[in-house]
Amino acid sequence: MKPKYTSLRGVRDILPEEVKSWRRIEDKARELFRRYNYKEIETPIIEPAEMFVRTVGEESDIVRKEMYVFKDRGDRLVALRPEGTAPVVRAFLENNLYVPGKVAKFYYIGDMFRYDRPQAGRQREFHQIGIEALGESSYILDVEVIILLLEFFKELGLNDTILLLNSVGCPKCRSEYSKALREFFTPYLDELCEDCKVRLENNPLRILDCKVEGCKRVVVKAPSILDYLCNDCRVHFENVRSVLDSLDVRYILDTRLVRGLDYYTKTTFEVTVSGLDLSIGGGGRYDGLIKDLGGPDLPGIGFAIGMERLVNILRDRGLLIEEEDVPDYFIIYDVILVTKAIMLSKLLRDQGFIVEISYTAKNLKSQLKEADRSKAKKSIIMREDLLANDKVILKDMTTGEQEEIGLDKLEVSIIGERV
RNA sequence: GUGAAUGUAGCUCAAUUGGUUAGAGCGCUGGACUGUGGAUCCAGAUGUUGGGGGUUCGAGUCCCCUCAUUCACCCCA
Repeated sequence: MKPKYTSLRGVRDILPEEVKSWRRIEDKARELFRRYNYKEIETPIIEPAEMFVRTVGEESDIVRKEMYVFKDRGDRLVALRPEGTAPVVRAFLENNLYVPGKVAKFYYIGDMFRYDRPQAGRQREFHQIGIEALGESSYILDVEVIILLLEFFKELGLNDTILLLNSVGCPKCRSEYSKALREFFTPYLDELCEDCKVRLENNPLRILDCKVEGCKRVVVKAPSILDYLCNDCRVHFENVRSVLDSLDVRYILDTRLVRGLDYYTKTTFEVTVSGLDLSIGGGGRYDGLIKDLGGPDLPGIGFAIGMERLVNILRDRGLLIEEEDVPDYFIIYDVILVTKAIMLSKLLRDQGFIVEISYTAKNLKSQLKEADRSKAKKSIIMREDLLANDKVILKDMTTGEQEEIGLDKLEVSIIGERV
């Protein structure tokens, strides 16, 4: 039979078995973030479209071709959130959570939407775990945020993570750098791909990310952003690096690591694992974003982890814990005992056991088959003659052994009990 | 948005150069087993071959369109 409806392209169901693994990962994140004193926040999935255009960048791919935008019935231009930072900052401002002199630390777990062509590690609805720390400009926070990200992966058992690090400077030094890049690339115009010729005008930093061979050859010789950082940005980045070095946190300095979201400033980073060319987490500073959203001129930093990608890696490495709950008891009974059977199921459930009960109450054979299929550890067989003495048959479904026991052994009695 | 591969039973996959009634394993249902599940054996059910159109005496197979999946580019988590 064919279903009448199927899920839309690029989205999928996360089935019970997998959800269980996801929750385990999320619980790990919650527990870790708690120790770093981050507070969980939930923001709406829909936001004003304009907010992302302003923060992520009008020229960014996310806004240009990946954002789900529609008009609601009140004629408002609405977007499904393509990322988590702007909404958190919006909520921070809207709810007056800013306390001068105090850093505000949030984390979120939720789904994001980008209208991409689906492929490995990329869906239209995907899930992120992220943190945002608002109101602190110190390099010490940068270091802590990076350590936290790495620590999360480590706690999940990933021990071959690779940290990529860069500084994209502030708007001031970046415009200097853009100018320098234009000057550098212009003589090589013929060797650049068509896209990059356009990028040369709009956003020369994007050329650094180009995967076309011809461009890559030129890019190797391109000047580094690091040589164009202003004094403030340079010192900041040196401090970040020196503390990471002394903490023995290894990283690859990737000066071509250009974040596709315009709001990034200064420190940016991505984390991947060997043999994967996708990042499983990434982030950076965004010192101008809060002001852009109409708030005070406060710095911010955060990261996001791609849940689907993380789960894929963990599964590949055999690090994904996939185990489903099975019933502790399956209750089998003659149909005349239905009330007592329901009572017993409730009493056992009250004690915290996972209990399944036959809904057919057919013959013993078919009920045992039900029990077997439910994967219950034990079956309780209720028979009228035994129940008169508050006894049942307890059958171990693994060994097949069974014995008559008093219900008191299960720490329940259904004589005189009411549901 | 660009390029490529794939789509057959609930699942994993067969089906000669286009050829009769599209098969197998797993799973499912029933029986062997008249109140004890699993193991074994036996029997049985299940498909508009993703959808639509075309070529042909004849299409799962060839052609076109469409939808979906997968992979790569692009971009990112």
